Amino acid sequence: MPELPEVETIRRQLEKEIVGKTIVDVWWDRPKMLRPRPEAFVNGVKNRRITGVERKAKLLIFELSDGFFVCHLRLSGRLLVRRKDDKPDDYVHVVLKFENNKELRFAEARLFGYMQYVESQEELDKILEKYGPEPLDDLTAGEFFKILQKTSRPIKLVLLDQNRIAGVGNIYANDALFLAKIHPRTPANSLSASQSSSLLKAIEQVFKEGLKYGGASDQWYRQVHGEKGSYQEHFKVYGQAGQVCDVCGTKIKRIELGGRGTFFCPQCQTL
DNA sequence: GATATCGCCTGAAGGC
DNA sequence: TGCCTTCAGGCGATAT
Repeated sequence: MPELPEVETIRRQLEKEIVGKTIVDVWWDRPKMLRPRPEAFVNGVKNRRITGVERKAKLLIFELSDGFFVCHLRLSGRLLVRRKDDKPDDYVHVVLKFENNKELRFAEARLFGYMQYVESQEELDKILEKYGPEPLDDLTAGEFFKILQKTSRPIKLVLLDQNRIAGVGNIYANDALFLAKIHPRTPANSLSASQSSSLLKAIEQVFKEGLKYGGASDQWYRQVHGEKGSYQEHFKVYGQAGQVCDVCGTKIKRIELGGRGTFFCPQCQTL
């Protein structure tokens, strides 16, 4: 699933591929994937030039010669840069067509992802204001500790809460908690300043690793030319239930937390 | 206000 | 082989 490193990998590739291109047509077959409505989306983006591709947390922001559109890949979204005559891709539900037969295909197997036309900077700011700070940005150890002090919810769920900290998803939350030797159920406000600081460093470390390997390709995530990332070959605990911990040799456990698969080493990460 | 739960949605995997 | 059930999960809406 695309988290901050995966979305940033896509953003960097898209920046090279589609900035300066004008959207000459839009094809779609799933109304729910185009917001606010398909007609408004098409009217908003058609004949507009893409002037930049930015990112906030897991949200891609496409700057247009007039207005914006944003794209959330949710669980299984892919953005593929292809030529019109390239072989079809599976699960494609939106295609932005450019001049010179180039196109951006939005493939989404589970239909959770969406593209949304955003008319003004004010409207965009409203969308972005709900996101908390990003760990890779300018979040200091002190600010991070303050955020964690505000709630007694399990730390793993706090990391996944985009309103508090933006960009962390299930994979990197599991691996960062392992590196910081913190049990996923630990109440956030019970962490010491030193543990909180270690956790922030661990998040930065797994994000940097994720970026270095071009993201983690589970079943769905692909880069813009269809290639897989390789961070999945470097998972520390995510998806590793039953495998032995690299540090102590204990078997990695899987529990459910907030309805999501949660992986940890019961020896290295005690409550 | 904070927290917990539900529903969206479909492909893949496993059981029979 | 084919059908059925279970699992995966980000996030907004709704309930507690």
